[in-house]
Amino acid sequence: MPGISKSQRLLTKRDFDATLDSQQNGTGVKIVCRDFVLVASPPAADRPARLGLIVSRKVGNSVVRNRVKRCVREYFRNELVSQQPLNGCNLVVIARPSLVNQEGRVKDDIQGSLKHCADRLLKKLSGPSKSCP
RNA sequence: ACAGUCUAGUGGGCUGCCGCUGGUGAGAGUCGCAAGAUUCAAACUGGAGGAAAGUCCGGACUCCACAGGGCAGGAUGCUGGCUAACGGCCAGGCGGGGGAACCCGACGGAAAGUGCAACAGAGAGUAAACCGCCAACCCGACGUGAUUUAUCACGGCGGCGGUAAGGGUGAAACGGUGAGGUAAGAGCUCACCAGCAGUCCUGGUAACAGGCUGGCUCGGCAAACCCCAUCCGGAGCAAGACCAAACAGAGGAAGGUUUUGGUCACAAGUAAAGGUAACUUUGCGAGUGAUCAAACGAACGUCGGCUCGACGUCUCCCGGGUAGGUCGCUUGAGGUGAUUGGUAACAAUCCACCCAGAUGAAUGGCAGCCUCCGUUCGCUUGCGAACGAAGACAGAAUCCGGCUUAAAGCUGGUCUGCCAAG
Repeated sequence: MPGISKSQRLLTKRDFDATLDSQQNGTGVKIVCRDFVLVASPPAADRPARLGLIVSRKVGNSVVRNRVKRCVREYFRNELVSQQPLNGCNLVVIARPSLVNQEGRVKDDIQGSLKHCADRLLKKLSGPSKSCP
């Protein structure tokens, strides 16, 4: 995956399931936007955040799906890894079919749309952490 | 140059920064007595396509099955060649289309059998008779005439009958044209043509072509069943092989060891006494063995009066095997450039070259510049600017040979036609 080494990815089905289950039992955080769904597990160890991607065939053919994944990874590498609230989290990003416009092309401001979602996630994550200490 | 035809190639380039992944790996850490194992890692270097796609054929490879043969089922279907093989390719034949270059064709069998043919039409298969055409015989009513007064003759009409040339229907109607022939007609006869047959002749490896001879006119559909010929075992890299936590099941083995203390036996040695001495006696006694007790450890618990035995737990070994990992995994029917053979597909020989190997799945992101194309605008009409994801189709997943489908541009070559010019 571009931008992210293996230690920063979710590699097994177990990791994905654990992350997705965490938001169902209330410990994780879930953000739903028009183009993305973000799910973050509670921070575990003292290590960088890890990213998992889910892009279904509904989004498009393999060229389109690859393009979406690369854009998300690049944004994760450049912007999200350095964010303190995400340390130790497992983050799963689910792309939604609205990412692709009617001509079958990926939208240009995919990173802008993702930034909008991520900001909401960071706000929600840092909120309780401030109140805890 | 225009319109076409066939065919080959290409599928942006350069630079910077930040990344991902395979290989090599300076060096560093951890574990280990060591051998080694393992983690991190600078630097260098490889990293999508012509279709990687559809998964439609054919193979390689792997596992399973398999004496041999047949049936069923499937695929293919002009001939010859190429190939590992093919439903592919090349060359040829035949049929069809086009003015031509050229293109298209499941292109074996309908005289083995079964079956099918909408609508229209008279008739759709051992054909049929609607409009037509038609001499005689026969039948009917009518008319005219004759007389033997209920018969005869003649006439047209109708029926019976003959006919399949013409009209009409259809995708298709039992050869075509001409002549003879006839009541009218008809392969009824003849000539030519078309088709058919032949143990014929010539050319060709063959499909087939040309000829000769013969009699004859026998419809279509096999992408309907079917017949004939040829080929085909099944599943697939999530194949399969290996390592292996956990784990259940099954088989085997050990079932005792250590420490402390007591008692007994043996005992190296040592001390004392006696003896001139050899030595004798007594005491102490490391250590060894047996047994008892306790502790640790697990050989303990349950069944049983006890032994044998059974079961459970525990230890070790063998075999199985999930998670996970390693291999398979990319050097191959590979390929550059020559030469030779062949019309060609292709083959042979020599020779550079090594060219993705991921696995929640890399091959990218952001800038800048240069050309290409499109759209819009401006005007100096061939230049400038802006915009468009360099802009189409599209992303390797065991590997090859094909086929099919998708698609912006750009570049070359072959041949054909036509106007004008030379």
